[in-house]
Amino acid sequence: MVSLKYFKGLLLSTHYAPSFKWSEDFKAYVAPAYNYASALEYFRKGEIEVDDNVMDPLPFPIVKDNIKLREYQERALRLWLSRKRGVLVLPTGAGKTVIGIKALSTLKVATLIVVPTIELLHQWADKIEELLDASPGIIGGGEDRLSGITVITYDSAYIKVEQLGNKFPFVIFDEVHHLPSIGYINIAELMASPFRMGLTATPEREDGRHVLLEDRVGPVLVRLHPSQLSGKYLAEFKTKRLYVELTPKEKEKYEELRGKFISYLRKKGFRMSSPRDFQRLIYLAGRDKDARDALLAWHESMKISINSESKLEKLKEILKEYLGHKIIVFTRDVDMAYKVSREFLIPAVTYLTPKDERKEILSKFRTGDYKVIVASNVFDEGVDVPDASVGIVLGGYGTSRQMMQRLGRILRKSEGKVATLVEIVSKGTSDHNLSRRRSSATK
DNA sequence: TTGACTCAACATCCTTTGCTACAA
DNA sequence: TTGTAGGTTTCCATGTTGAGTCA
Repeated sequence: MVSLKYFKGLLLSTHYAPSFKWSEDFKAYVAPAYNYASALEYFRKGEIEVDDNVMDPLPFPIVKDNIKLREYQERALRLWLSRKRGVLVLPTGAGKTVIGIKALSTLKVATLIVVPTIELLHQWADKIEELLDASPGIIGGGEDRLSGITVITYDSAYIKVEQLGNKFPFVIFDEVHHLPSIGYINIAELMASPFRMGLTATPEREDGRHVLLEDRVGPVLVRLHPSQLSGKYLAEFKTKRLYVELTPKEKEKYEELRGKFISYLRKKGFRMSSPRDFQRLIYLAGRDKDARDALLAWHESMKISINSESKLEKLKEILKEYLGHKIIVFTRDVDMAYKVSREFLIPAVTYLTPKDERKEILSKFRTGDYKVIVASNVFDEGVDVPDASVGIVLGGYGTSRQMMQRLGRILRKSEGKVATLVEIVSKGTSDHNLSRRRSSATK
């Protein structure tokens, strides 16, 4: 007979199992708690009886369930239920929350829902109340109420995982691409929960750590692109890329800075073929002045190419062309957002905008008092942005995630709507590279 | 309870040309 | 001769958010 128990994110076993190591301190075989399901499986196969004291689940509340799923949601849920582990990749607006809630009301076990922002904390809580007629626990954003269905931020989960790790047989990671980061991965590893669901529109991370998801949450079970839902469930959309030239003055400065950067690379025989190489340069910049100067030149050249004056000219034309439409203009940095705001008398939202002001701007955009708003990267995730029909990308990262999120902002379906995402790109510059890299999102 | 503040964590950050040493 | 890898640990700058503290 094996005795198996939970202690602060760890499993303690009297017998060996894969991933377990002997610990003198505990006088037991020890492994991170996420090995719980596989350890049980191992003992079962070996026909070894287990005295299982791992889970100490909270009671599941009484809930109503009138949830009707769309056919693709149904299919995704069915697939997930067949193994009760895995990641569902669905575009923004496809109703990931509803699938998660249906899953927990089907399993009827205590569930922890982990989300990245306080805004999502409340969105999930509201949706649970609406669909299940139950009031969930909330941990984070100043609240600390534990219940059989609890929504928690990644930050709070990170802090409390040792206490909560065996209270929830089911854990849902919303925006699961956050999970593999160095700190947050502990949440997945120190929880014993055998049932796990990850939700995201884009699991891939620039640092490549998304490969950890398969082991900690499960494999990608479903992957739907906006184009597969457009027409029926999401608005139809088209994308356009418009090119502009840098002004002669910008071009001169750009070439100069770029030259500085490249001549440093050449001088040092630096090859830039992967993010690791760039990381190396950053590391060097911490101790070598030339490297630092080269990196600063690179930063500045980037800024020039992304925030060219010509883009503002082009923006003026596009705003005229789509006069009367609801438009969101996206920039890469705060400076450009405020520049656009000043020149076109458009309200701007950035991370510097006070909460109340942001709320007011979004509410006026919702009602149509504001037809156009400009935002830096703040709408990339977890913000309930009112629907628009035109998105104009002045600048951004080279990630398909950001592009996908921005596209998602204009895809809410309404009668006869065709959404348009316009990208304005500085030709022959690093801005063009960024645009190419992120473009896979819209195909 | 709120608001202002600080702090910590996370995310992005690449595509130039062709050196040098070593392995196949 | 040809092809390929080469050396590294907390991190140039900026943007964004959540938690915690204190008035």
